[in-house]
Amino acid sequence: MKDVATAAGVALKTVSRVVNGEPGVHPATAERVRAAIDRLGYSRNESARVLRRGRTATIGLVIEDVADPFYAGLSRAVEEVVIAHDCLLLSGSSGEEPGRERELVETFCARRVDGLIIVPAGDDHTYLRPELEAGTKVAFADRPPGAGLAADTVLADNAGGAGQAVRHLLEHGHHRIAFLGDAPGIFTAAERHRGYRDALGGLYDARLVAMRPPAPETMRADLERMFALDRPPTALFTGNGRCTVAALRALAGQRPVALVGFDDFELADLLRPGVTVVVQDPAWMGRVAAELLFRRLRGDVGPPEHIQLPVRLVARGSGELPP
Amino acid sequence: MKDVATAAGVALKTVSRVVNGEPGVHPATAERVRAAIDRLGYSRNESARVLRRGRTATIGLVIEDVADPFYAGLSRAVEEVVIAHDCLLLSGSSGEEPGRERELVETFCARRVDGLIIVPAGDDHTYLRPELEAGTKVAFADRPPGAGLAADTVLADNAGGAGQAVRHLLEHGHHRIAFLGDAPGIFTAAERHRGYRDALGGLYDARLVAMRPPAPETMRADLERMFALDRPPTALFTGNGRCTVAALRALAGQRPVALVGFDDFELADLLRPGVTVVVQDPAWMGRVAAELLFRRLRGDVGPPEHIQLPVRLVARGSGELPP
DNA sequence: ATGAAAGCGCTAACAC
DNA sequence: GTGTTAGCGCTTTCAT
Repeated sequence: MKDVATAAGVALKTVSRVVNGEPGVHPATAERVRAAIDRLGYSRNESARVLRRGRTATIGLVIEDVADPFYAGLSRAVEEVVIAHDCLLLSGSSGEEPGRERELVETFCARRVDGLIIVPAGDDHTYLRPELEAGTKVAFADRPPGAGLAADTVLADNAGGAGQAVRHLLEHGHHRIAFLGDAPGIFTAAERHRGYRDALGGLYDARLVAMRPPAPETMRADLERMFALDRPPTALFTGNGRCTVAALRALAGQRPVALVGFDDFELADLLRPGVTVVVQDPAWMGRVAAELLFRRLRGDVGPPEHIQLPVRLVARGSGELPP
Repeated sequence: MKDVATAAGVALKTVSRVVNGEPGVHPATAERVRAAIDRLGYSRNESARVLRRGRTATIGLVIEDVADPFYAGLSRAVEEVVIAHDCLLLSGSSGEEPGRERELVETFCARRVDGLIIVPAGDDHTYLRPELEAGTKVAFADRPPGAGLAADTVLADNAGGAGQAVRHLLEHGHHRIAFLGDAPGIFTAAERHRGYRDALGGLYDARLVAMRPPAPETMRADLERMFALDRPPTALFTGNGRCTVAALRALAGQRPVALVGFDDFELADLLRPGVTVVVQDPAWMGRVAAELLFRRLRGDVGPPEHIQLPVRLVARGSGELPP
């Protein structure tokens, strides 16, 4: 900036004014400055700017895994909102590890992000307290923060969606409905299990429940165990996209079994039968979380918002198979 | 840092030493400083550090769209390498728009990223010249930079993979093989078309070629046009994952037609017939590009590297259907 | 309409 | 083993 000022024969401050589009510079002077900028290939040093102003115009996003389609969709939506607000997005994947989540958050905070959007892996967020007090805004998506922290949160109607799935299968004549969900420590998995259990009422049977990270072998083992029961399941409810895919793969080649999955996935309609799913909208969730965050950054105070997004069942065939 | 120094009864520089793990601080002093840090909830201001040191420990990644599984996989791999080097990742999606690509790159450069990994949308990268001269390192992935710019580049064997696909179909008795590819302006689409044409030789027929962004309606129209020809295609070669999915959707419910697609996708093995594809590895590409970049950041000079990653055909049924 | 000076929080260079 | 000083490039405040 000093070099530009020298080259244009003006003071540093005038260059600053031009670069920032501040008023009060003579058009001719401004033109001279702009020429010098082009000639020297100058571009403003954002670090210095941030240091001086205190605001970074950067948002941090912590998700589980960008390579998971659900979070990829959420990321893209967040990115769009962030860009629309002339900010930049730092993002990282926690891989479902609380330690990694905290590391990412702390790194982002050290970079003085203005706000954070977190899909938590852990359930203790007291470590965020100092940051919140320092003015960093935080919004949670997909899963709520751990106890003792109040912050804007956007969740899907997990229990309600699970209830819809179960009732749909009940209506199609099933009484033995298995639940194949992710690890019970994951909020969404627990909520969907709750919705499943509540909808089943007296039909609930713990032997028809398996909850752990979906892997081909364990999924196959769980299904074999359940099908070997006296009264085996006639229908399956899978707890998220990865579980659904794992189950479909484990069942491939066998006689089709009634199935409803939580989360839509590409090609669900092209399989035979088409896969009936409870659909949630990751982009919507991302957009809402980001908008919530920017509202706070704009100075909105008031109690934390808790938004629940509706989900809906899309029937494609697999959920309508008879027992 | 000043406050911490006061609280610990030491000089600023000593705090700096402790924070940065520099040697030459008495363990007892260091402990006192750490206690003060915890008590005050201090965390180093990275902007100031960057301003002073000149290095940001940040890498910028420009891709087409995080929500596309191919780029999501690439992103995740890049992220892992970046983290392993104690750096952070800024990322953005260009949405196949050259203007947006340039905007993102310039924003990243204003933030003084140490290096950039770019999946280019445009074909003119002369705008990068000043940045390169300023010392920013750049690596290209999936597509090469525009003419006149020499930089490390990682590409898949697009033409070779297309050749494999076509020869596979020829070996299964097909002589009329259509190509359904993305817009010809996209490097990978053009290369795959070239490989297709070369492998077909005298059998090449321009009426069996359609190249444009895959959309349900246009895909259906293209297929209808081709199937209405005197000598309609008996097999299809689709130019990328999105084209394959669009074609499968357009053909759903009809008699299965022989098909080989470029790019693998989730569930390709669960469709009936399984979808034969030419597989490339997005994570590998991301990892190689990132490693190349960090090698440059470590000071490696020497001529730009051009790496071509192999692809391989995975037969699953659809590519083995007879004419 | 333009400029001079102070200082954001840190690290590098050099004392002691 | 510890402290002092200068200055990274910018914005803010206040003068002119």
